[in-house]
Amino acid sequence: MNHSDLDRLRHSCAHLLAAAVMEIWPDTKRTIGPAIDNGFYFDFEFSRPITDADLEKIEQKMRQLAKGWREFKKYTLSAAEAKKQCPDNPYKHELIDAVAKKNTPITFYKSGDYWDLCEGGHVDHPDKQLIHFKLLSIAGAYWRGSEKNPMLTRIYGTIFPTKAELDRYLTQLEEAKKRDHRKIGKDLDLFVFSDLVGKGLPMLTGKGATIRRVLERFVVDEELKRGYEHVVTPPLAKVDLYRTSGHYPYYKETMYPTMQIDEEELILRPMTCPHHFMLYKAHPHSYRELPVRYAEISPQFRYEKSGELSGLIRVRMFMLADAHIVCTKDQVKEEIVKVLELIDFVNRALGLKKGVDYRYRLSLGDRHDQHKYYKDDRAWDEAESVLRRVLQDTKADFYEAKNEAAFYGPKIDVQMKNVNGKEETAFTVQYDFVMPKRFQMRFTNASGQEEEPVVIHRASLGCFERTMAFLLEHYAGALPLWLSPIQVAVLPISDQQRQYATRIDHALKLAGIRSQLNQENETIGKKIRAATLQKIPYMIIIGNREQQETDQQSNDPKKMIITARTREGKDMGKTSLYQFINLLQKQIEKYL
RNA sequence: GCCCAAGUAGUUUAGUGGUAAAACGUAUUCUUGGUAAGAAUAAGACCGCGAGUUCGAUUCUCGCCUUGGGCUCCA
Repeated sequence: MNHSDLDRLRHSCAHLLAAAVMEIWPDTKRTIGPAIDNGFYFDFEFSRPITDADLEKIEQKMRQLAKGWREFKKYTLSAAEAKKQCPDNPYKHELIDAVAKKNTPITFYKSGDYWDLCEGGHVDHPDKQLIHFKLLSIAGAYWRGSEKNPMLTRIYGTIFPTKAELDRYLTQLEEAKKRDHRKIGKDLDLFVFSDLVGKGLPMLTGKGATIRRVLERFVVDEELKRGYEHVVTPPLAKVDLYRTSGHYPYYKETMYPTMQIDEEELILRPMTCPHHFMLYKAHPHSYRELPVRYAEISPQFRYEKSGELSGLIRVRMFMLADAHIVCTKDQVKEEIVKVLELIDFVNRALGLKKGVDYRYRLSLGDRHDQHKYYKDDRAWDEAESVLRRVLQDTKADFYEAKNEAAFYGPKIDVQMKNVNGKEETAFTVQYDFVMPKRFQMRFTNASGQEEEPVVIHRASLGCFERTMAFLLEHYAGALPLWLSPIQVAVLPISDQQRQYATRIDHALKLAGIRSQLNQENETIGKKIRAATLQKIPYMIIIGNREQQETDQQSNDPKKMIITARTREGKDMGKTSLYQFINLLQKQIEKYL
């Protein structure tokens, strides 16, 4: 079955859904019901609220009605006739007007007793094909997607040609729930929220903070190798800074309110750029110094609407691996290539595959939208073509998205999908031709003239919270060794091995391995299970056998015998602690 | 912010107009000890917060807060 067949099936099922709803609640106003990825939905205005419990009732009615649906019968009406069909439905009237305007025929489709305004795209034998469906959820949705319009009730559902495919999809949904980073974060005790602290403000536990620290060290070291200068600037500033940058009018809504202190008006920063520009402006610059690459692990504050917050993916304060590259126009292309190389390098280290786990999006502006974007058509054209050329020259797979740019220029976004299939921007590279002008940034060129540089905004590892969320879902919590908050669990079989186990734990820590000694009075089986559930990559088991083969006076890891196994259940057998540490260190070094 | 739903020990859940139950987890002890051993005991919940109805509310009603699924948004 090809794609459009599946879409026909889904859309047909949306008709069936609407028919059932109209049958049960005849005074409902129906609107539209398209096919979407993985299913379909239909938007209604109900006269009274419906709940999840009603879904089953609707499903039953659907099954009953489907039996009588032999076909979708098409007929055409004039606009006036069409409106007469649905006198009390302003939504349909709006649609009819829209179709009439285009001078296309106003078509209806009827099956059973149910008819609807529709462009078409249905299955031939609804009674035989509309079988393997399921209604999934109820949601609110604005009419035509605008928050100024009334809120409708949307019912989501899905349908497949066979029961096996439907079951597989439903199982998939269940599996995705298990990989949800919010569940993993709780199970592995990585982060928590507190009502008293506030929503959208996660707190990392020791283990969660370890993951962030490892990521942070990794990215800082890598950036230093690649010619970045790591700086530190304050997480708040005078509002004037954002008035100068032009951010303030554009992003006022998502910034926290200002604080009046003495004669100053301060505000928490939603981005780092202006601070870095101030660093740049502290001294005059020669073309010989460029590019200047300011990087910072930077805390930022954004007032996200409460309904948008979600685990670690959307938060109100986050740490960004941020940087701003100031360079000449001639250097832009090369610098962007280097940034993309860095991003690919980072992703490879994280175990993410290009094209599978992430993809590039070229986010463009809209020349007509002067409210959202800085007006300078030539500069936009130039910037967009530079970014496009870089992507083409590096043979990157990418797609273009209109109206997704920053107000100061176009960007390349690195898009990642979370377990629920929702795509979010993880990293971003932005071309900025506005800020240098706003801040009157300059450098002295080869002929002694003052010239305006270009700025590239970029995030290499993105914001740590979000990247952690992606990684937790990607690995279902079983992070690679170098990122695991606890790398080795030391498990003595009984109290008799406690002393020896403690020595091993110390030796591991001295070697820079994050180990944890389990001293519970439990059986070895239970300790192994606990460590496995905590997704600890390696376990060291210490019993009499290991202890007896070891010289208890010596602290030389070469002479300490252990038995190890992996969280996957692979028995690594007996070995010296020295060999074991070596093995782990080699595995870790591959990334660093 | 808007629509819908949910909030009960650390976790997952049960339950009722008369202030709560289980499992897992935790602590102590005993018998154990090589890949989820068994037993005993104990601690742990103003049933999200506030108000109303009621003789009495965790349970009903309202408001708020938080969380989840969507919409909108996403520098």
